Amino acid sequence: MTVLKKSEVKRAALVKATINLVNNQGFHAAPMSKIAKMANVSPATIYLYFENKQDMINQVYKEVKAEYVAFAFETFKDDLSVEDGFELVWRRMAKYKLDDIEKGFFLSQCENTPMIDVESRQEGVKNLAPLLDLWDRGIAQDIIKPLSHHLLYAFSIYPLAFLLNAHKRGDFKITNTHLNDAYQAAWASIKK
Amino acid sequence: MTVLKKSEVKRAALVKATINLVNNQGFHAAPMSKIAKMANVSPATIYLYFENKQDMINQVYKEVKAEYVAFAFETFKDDLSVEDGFELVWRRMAKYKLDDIEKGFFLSQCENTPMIDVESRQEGVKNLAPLLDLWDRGIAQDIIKPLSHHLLYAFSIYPLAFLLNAHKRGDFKITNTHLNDAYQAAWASIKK
DNA sequence: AATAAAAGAATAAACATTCATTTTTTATGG
DNA sequence: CCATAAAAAATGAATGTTTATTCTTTTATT
Repeated sequence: MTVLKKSEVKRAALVKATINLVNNQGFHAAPMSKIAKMANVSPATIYLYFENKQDMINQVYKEVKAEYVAFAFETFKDDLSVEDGFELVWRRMAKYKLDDIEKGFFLSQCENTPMIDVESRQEGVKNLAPLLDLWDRGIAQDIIKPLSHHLLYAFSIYPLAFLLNAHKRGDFKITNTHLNDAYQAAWASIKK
Repeated sequence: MTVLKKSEVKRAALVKATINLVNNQGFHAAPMSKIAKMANVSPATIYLYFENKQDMINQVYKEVKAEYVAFAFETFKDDLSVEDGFELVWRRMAKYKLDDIEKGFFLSQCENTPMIDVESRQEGVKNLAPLLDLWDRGIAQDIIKPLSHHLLYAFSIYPLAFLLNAHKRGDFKITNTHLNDAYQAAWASIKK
C-alpha cells in the first residue's frame, strides 16, 4: 500500500467533497465553507492546494477526466480489431462511471455547463485522442461511418451520461442487460 | 399581431435574460441583480412574477420544455408510419433547438444539473409522453428495438444536446449534412 | 530551532430578498 | 370625453445573510 503524504490525503478529501457537493447541490450551492466542512478541513486550507474556487473546479475536472480516460484505455492494445477495440474502450468507460457513480456523474455535469473554463475543457478533450485515432482507423477500414468525431462521440459515448444521470436520480436502474443493449445501440449508430 | 400586456413583456424579458445568463455564466454566476439589469427591470420587479430564484429557474425550465415539445409535435399526425413520425418529430426537435440556440442550450444544460427541482423536472418529462407512445407503437410493430424508453431517448434524442453545445461553443458547426447524418445515426441506434 | 502545514476568526464584497415610495393603469361619476 | 380616485405595477435603496478569501496564530514536521 502506498503511503500518502498527509497533504495528499487532505487534498484528496477536498476533491472528493467538491465532487459530492457539486453533484448534489450544484456548483452554485457548493460554498467553500461546506466543502471544507465535508472534507474535515479548515476553509483556509483549501487555499494551500488551490488558487481559488474556479481553479479548484478546473483541477478536479481535469484530474477526473484524465483518470477516466486512462482507465478506459488501460487494457487497450493496438492490435485489436476496430470493433473489438471500440467495444473494449466503451465498456471500460461505462465501467469506470458505474463503479464510481459520483465521479461519473460529475463528468456528465461538466459536459454541459459553463462551470469549467474553456482551456480546462479543451485539455480534458485532448485525453480522448486515442479514441479519435481508433475511429479514424475504423473509417479508413470502412467499418465506421465517415462522420465528424463530434457526431461519433455524440451518438456512441455521450448517451452514457444520460443513462448515468437517470441511474443516479433513481429513475432507471442500469442492469447488465441494459448495458449490453446500450453497447449495441452505440455500435449500431456509428458502424457503417 | 397579438398585443401583450405590459407585464407579459417584462416577464418575457426576465425569462430571456435568465436563459442568457445561465447559459453563458452558469446558474451560480447569474445573480438576480444581473438578470434584472439585462431585462431592464428593477430587481424588485422579479418578485412580482416569481417567488424566488429557484421558482424562477423552475418556471423558465418548464415553459421552455413545454414550448419545445409542443413545437416538435405540432405537425405530427397519428396516421404517419412510426418511421416517418419519428423522423418528423426528431427533425422538429432539432429545428427548435437550432432556430433558438439559447433555448436549446438552456434545455441541454438543465438535463444534467441539480439546478432544477425534482418535481419540475418530472413535469418537464411528462411532456414527452407522445414520443414514448410513438416508440411503444414502433416496438409493437417490431420496427423499434424493445428497449426501455430511457435507452431509446439516450441514443436518439439526447445526442442532439451534445451537438448543440459543441455548436454553441463554436467547436463544431451543425450543417445540413451533419443534421442528416445525425438523424441516420439516431434512427440506426433504435431501429430493429 | 527553523520551516511548513493547518487552523479559526476576521474581512470585505456580493447576494437574494424586502420595504417604502413613486409611477402607471384601470375604473368611476360628471 | 374628462377628471380623479382607487388599485396595480414598478422602482431604487436598504437589509441581513452568505460567500470567497485573507490574516494571525497555533500545531506539526524537518
